[in-house]
This record gives sequence, structure tokens and C-alpha cells, in this order.
Amino acid sequence: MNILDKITRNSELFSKSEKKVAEAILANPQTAIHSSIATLANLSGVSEPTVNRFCRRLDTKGFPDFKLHLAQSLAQGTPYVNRNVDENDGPEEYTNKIFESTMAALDIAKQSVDISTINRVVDLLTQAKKISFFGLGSSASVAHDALNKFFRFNVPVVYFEDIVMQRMSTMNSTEGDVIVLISHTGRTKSLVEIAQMARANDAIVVGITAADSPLGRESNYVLSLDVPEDTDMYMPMASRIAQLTLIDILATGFTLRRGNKFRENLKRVKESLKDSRFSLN
Amino acid sequence: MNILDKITRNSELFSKSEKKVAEAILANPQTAIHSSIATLANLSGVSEPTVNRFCRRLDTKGFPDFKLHLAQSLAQGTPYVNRNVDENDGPEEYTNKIFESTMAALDIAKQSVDISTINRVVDLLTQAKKISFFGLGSSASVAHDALNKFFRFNVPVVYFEDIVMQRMSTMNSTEGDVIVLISHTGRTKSLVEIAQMARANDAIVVGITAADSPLGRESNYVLSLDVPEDTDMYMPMASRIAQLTLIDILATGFTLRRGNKFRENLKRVKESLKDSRFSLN
DNA sequence: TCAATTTTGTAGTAAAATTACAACTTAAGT
DNA sequence: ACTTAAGTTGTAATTTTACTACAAAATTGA
Repeated sequence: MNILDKITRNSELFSKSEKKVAEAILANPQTAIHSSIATLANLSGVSEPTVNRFCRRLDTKGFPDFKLHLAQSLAQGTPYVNRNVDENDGPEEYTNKIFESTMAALDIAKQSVDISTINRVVDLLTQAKKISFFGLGSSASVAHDALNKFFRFNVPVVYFEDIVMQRMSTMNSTEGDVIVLISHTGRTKSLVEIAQMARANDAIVVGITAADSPLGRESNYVLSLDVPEDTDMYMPMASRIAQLTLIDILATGFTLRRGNKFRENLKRVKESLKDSRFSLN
Repeated sequence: MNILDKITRNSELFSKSEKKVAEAILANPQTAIHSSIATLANLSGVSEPTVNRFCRRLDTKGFPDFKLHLAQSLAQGTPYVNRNVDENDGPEEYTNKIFESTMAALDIAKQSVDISTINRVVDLLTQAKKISFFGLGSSASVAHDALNKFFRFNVPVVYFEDIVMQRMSTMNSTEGDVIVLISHTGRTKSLVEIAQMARANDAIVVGITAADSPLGRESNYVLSLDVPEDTDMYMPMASRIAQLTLIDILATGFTLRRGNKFRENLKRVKESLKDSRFSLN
């Protein structure tokens, strides 16, 4: 639907000159919608028909129709586009690009989450006897963060980044335990094995991973996040950030579900941190 | 701003035929934006110049410009605002709110970063003999993530979340070492002490923290991020996510600075991960 | 290296929007 | 009721903009 996304994502569909047009538009979409086909052709350094062909390739009726779509995208509140960092970018460029593509990734992820699964998982977490968060590599820090968040809730929660510890912990799991496994690809062998072990012990497995993956298939519940692929080398993994946001959501759902008395408790935890801090002045 | 509102409200400004145009547009705005001036004139039962005059009266440059404004009005969705989660929100509401306020936080953080400091810090990191990332609490997982990213670069990098280990490591630091300390508030006592120790050893201290804070003042370089305060209990800490994005930016700057041969190396690391994964099928 | 295919631009054409101006309408003053 | 001036609307010409057909250039594969 959103034509700006379409331009960024289907960039391989364009020919060389069409890519120039795409760049010119992405560089300054506000200018683009107020330009005539001739002006935009100039700006992109191509001929008018090329601009026209570019519009057609995006399934619009022509240039004016394209401008309409573009105007709508801009108004839609999605000013963030996933622009790739390239070799010649200076600090200003790559800083802005990374911020923007992270926001764009979150926006896409937002549209892909399944609310009812979230609700169900929050349910399970509030009733869990023990909650475990496991991940490896870059997902380990996400699991680590989850530990931090849930630890404040004063519930039994564990986190390991060591495969052996993860296995040992899982072997001792029982019915009523919830094990959250985090993996972007869902193809990390040792996590898939953990999922199998956990289910054999009647523990519930929640996968924060791709739905159609070995880990996804071994999980009782899958929270999948569509995140634009990190196509090139420079692109940082936006999936981590989407995963963290998902953790925030689960933690928030958890707090809301627990009700008022529980939140009093949370305040106390926050207070207790003050001792390890310098005062405000 | 919104042109649809303007049409409805300022109806007394229009002449008789212009009102016909207004009606025709309000009756079916979706059709209007896809019509030519001739079609719309027909639909309204007036002449083409009348339609044009109608557009001008609404302070647009002409018919095409008017269509753009109209298209934007129609597409106008909710922009990213920092809406707080409240007690009565269901899963759908709090999920959307958290995604949106995270994006809003990134947007604000983006505007507050100091590019020249980033550039300077990237410089230091590429020349460092050893890089350390330390954080506590929720900043520990950010440091953990930084370790992951920089570890791939095959540079000497360490990370500890244990205060004692952090101190020991810092005591052995020397000139040429860079120590990155992460703390949202910048008031964590033990990190401030580490900053002092590090500087006493001629190591360079980079603080990812508030500029005007004890830790900020003890750092050689401060990368500060303005992030909306988590005003209430339910609000998750968006600062973590902004910090992670900053780590991404530093890592990207690092890769870009190191040049081509270095990136070949990165590819090899990516390849080597494949063995621990299931194949794509 | 040559033929086939794709991509791109030039020049001409068609369509759309705008302008200038004339005709009509309306309302006020005589 | 007639005249006139201001305002409104439409016709026709003009200008601008977008599109099409075709030819040149570039790319690809044999």
C-alpha cells in the first residue's frame, strides 16, 4: 500500500536510471510531490519518459497518479524509510539513515504482530511458575534485557547465555514453566533442541522468532516479527530492536494484568535503586 | 491545515457554483482526487475555470496542487506521538502505544545526537588498543549487545556486568584503551568511580549518558541522548533502545572507517555462523 | 564479436490546466 | 423599471504538463 516503502523495498526491480529517480524522490519526497515530471527528471538526471516508466513500474497510472500516492504516503505518518547506508556516507548520513531505518523497521514490525498471540502469551507469563529467557549471539542481549525487566516484577525468572546452562535449566523444567526462546532466524540448532526438551517436560515454549522456521515449528506459541532483511553488510540488525520492543510489550501486558497491588511493589523496587545512585544535585 | 475541514467550514466563502464543486468533492473525495479538472467540472455541473477558481480560493496553487492537499487529508493517519499506556488499555492499545512511543522516542533522540562527537568517538574506537563496554541494570544488556557487535570486528573488546570485574579490568587499563560507560541517568556510583579510575590510567572514557550528570562530567566524551522521560509506571524505558541504536551507529561508523579489506573479514564471520544453523529448507 | 534484448532518450502528440476575455447575473441607485 | 457597476460564470485560446512512438544506445548472451 505505502508507496514509499514500495520504492525502498523493490529497488531491485528498477533499472539503473530508474534507481536514480528513486533516490531523488527518497532524498526529498516533499519536493517530489510539488515538482512536474520535467523538474523531477532534471533532478534525477534522467529523461521524462524514464520518470514516467518509473511510475508505471510501481503500478500507478502515470506521474500525476504517482504523486497522489506519494502525497498519501507522506501524510500517512510514515516519514521513515529504510535507506541503506553506503560506503561513501559521512557521519551525518549514516547516523540519520540508521535512526530512520530503525524506526521504519519498528513500523513494519508493528503491523505484523499478532495481538491475540501476545495476549495469550501475557496470560501464560502471569501464570508461570518460572520464566526462562534464552537466546544466543545478538539475541542473548535481548534475553538479558528481558531478565532485567521481569526481574523487577519479583517473579521467578532466569536467563543464561551459556548453552550448557540453558540445557541444564531446561532439563529441570516442569509443567507450568514458560521458556521464551529468542532467535531472529529460528535456525539455531541448540535452541531448537532446547524447545524439544522443554516440550518433552510439558513446559510451554514461546518462540520470539520467524513463524516458518525450525524453532517456530517446535514452539507452542510463536511471536513473529516481520523486519526488513538486512540486505547489506553495513545494515545493523533492526530485528534486535523490534524484539526488545516486543519484550517491553509483554512486560507491560504483564504489569497491567497483575493489577494495582502489584504495581505498588514495582514502585518499591524503583525506590530501592536510589541508594546506588548519586542524588540529583 | 486539513483541507477537507477547510471546505466544510468555510462554505460561506464560496459562490453558488463553487458550492456545487464543494458538494461534489465532499460527496466522494476518493473520486475527486482521481479526476481531471474536466471530469470534476462535469460532475459538479460547472465549467473548468470555476473548479480552478474554487481551488485558488482554498489557497492552493491550482487544481493539481489542490488534489495533493486533498489526498493528504484523506490519508492523514495518527502520527507517532508519545501516548502513555493506561490501566484500561487492552492488548491492541498497549501494543500500538508502545511501538509508537518507541518510534517517537527514537525520533527525538535522533534530533539530539551530536554528529561531531560521534565522528570523534568512531575515530577513537578504530584506534583503540582495547575497547570495554560497561553498564549496569538495564544498561548492562546494551553493553552486552555492543560486545556482540564489536566482537565480530575481530578487535580486542570486553564486557562485564559484574562490578568487581569491571573494576579489575579498569585498573589494568592503559593509554590507548577506550572504555565506554553506559548509564541512562549517569548517576550510578560505581560507574562514576570506574570513569575516574580509567582516566587516572590515561584511558579514554566515553559516556553514553546524560551530558549534565556525574558520569557525564567524568567522561572525556559524552554521547547524550534526549529521550522522553518514562513518566509513568507502565512506560518501558525507551532509552535502552535509543542507546542500542547509537551502538549500531558507532559500529557502522567503525566498519565504514576500516574500509574494504576489513569488510571481507566480516563476511567470513557471517559465513562461519552457518554451521550452527539448520539449512534454509 | 555479433545478434537479440533491454534500457534510455528525442521528438512529436495528446491531454490537462490555466488565462484572457466576453457574456451573463445580480443588486443598488436613479 | 431602467441603468450601471460589481461580481460571477463560461467559452475559447494559450500554456504547461504528461504521454507515446520510435530510434539510438547500452547491455547481455551465444
